[in-house]
Amino acid sequence: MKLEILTKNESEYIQKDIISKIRDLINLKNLEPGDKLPSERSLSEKFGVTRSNVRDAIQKLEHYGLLKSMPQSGTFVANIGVIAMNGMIEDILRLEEPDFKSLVETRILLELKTARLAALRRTNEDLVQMREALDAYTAKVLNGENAVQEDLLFHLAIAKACGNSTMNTFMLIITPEIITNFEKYHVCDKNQPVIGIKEHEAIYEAIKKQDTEEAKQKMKDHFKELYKYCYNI
Amino acid sequence: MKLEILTKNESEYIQKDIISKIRDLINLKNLEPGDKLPSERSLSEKFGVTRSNVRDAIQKLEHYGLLKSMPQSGTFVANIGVIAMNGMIEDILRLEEPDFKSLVETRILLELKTARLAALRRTNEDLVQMREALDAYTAKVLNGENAVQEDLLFHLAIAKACGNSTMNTFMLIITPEIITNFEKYHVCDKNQPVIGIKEHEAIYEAIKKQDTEEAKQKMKDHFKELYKYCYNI
DNA sequence: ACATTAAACCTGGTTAACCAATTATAGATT
DNA sequence: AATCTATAATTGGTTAACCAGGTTTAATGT
Repeated sequence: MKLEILTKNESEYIQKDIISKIRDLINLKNLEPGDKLPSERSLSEKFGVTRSNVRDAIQKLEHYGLLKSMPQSGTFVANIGVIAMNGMIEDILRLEEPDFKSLVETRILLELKTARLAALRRTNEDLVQMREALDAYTAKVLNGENAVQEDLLFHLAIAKACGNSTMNTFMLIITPEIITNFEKYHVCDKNQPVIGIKEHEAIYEAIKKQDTEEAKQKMKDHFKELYKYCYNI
Repeated sequence: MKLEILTKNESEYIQKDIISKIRDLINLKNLEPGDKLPSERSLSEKFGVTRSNVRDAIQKLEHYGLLKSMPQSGTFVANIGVIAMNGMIEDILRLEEPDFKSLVETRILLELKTARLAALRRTNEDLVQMREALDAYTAKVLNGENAVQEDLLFHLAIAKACGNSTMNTFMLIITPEIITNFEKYHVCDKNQPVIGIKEHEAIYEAIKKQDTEEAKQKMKDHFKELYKYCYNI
């Protein structure tokens, strides 16, 4: 058990080490945007690690938009300058695992916005999907069952309707961690879901009649308990 | 050139196909949280694709927190239920590439919040780093050079100071795309940077004296032009 | 000299064999 | 019959050889 965690940390450490070495190399060779990095093979040899490790590190930097791999050609420095490259890699290396408070804080920020934007931009098709999610949630709650999943799916339906793919992606990223932490910390109260139905309906109605401020306000009301929980912990 | 894009799209299509097949399998076998998925080998055989493809698809679902791979043991369904699993995979499959407007809209949302939180929580060390980024930016602007990178690094310094690792991560994710799009669309005006110095200084001062509302307002002022640009396009 | 072309060499990606740890199985021991 | 143990099978991860397409190089023809 602990060995597995250890090896995971170790592999993470190796990756960060490689990333910092890539940064050093970019600085040393004064590589500019569009320049080619040495091949994966030579990097793995130079750093004394496997090519897989190098590939994983490159993939991570690619995910943050700093490098770009081209098949049969090479890996290239993205179209951002050396200074931004250095600063961002520094930040990436220092990034810590998100804590629950950060997650909730970010979720509230995103959801107040997506509710507002959804009221502004929702299509009829969006409304149908929100209605379906809401009905599924209501049915489970009235049946006395745990409805955390249906709850979140209603919120994801709003995110989809907000017409902003970046916010939609971010909501998808934080949702699973929210769910697992909810069940871990037993955030969901036993009798709160019944209140939740009314609050969800209020949000839905506001979005339906395209009242942006009311949508935001109803979402705020919905998060009142969560907000308190988040800042009391 | 176009071939490369084609193959990328094709590989993306294959991955989405595998992901939907994994979803179908979870539904068919009624797999619950914690249950084990079939091995990568049997999946690749069953789907008629390579094991690498299966691994990539699993890795993507792992990134969204839906699966969890354990070395020498298996891949397990995450601690979220079947309903959420289905809804989220559906969303992930339909996710579209972020457009520039989404990016800017999300950036403004995040930055108004990080400015406010940074004013609330910044340490002295945070202040030092923001000061350094700001000085680097000012020096370049006064020298007549392009200072987009230094600009963004100042904003990232604020994100770091806001004490929310999730928002910090999200800022890091969108920053490179912002930079490349800025240079692509030539958003940065020739004479605007000089105004930018004053605006940056105002934000810094507000954060320094821990005036949350002023920090938010100064950031809002700073984004006025960008905001107009975003909604006129 | 220069342009053209073909061949040798690199490239990232893919594949299949391999590894170590885990899990299932069957046998021995009590 | 129950329990422990050792062995065989299975797992995700790793490695090294391979592939197809790009890139460089140098030879060739004009």
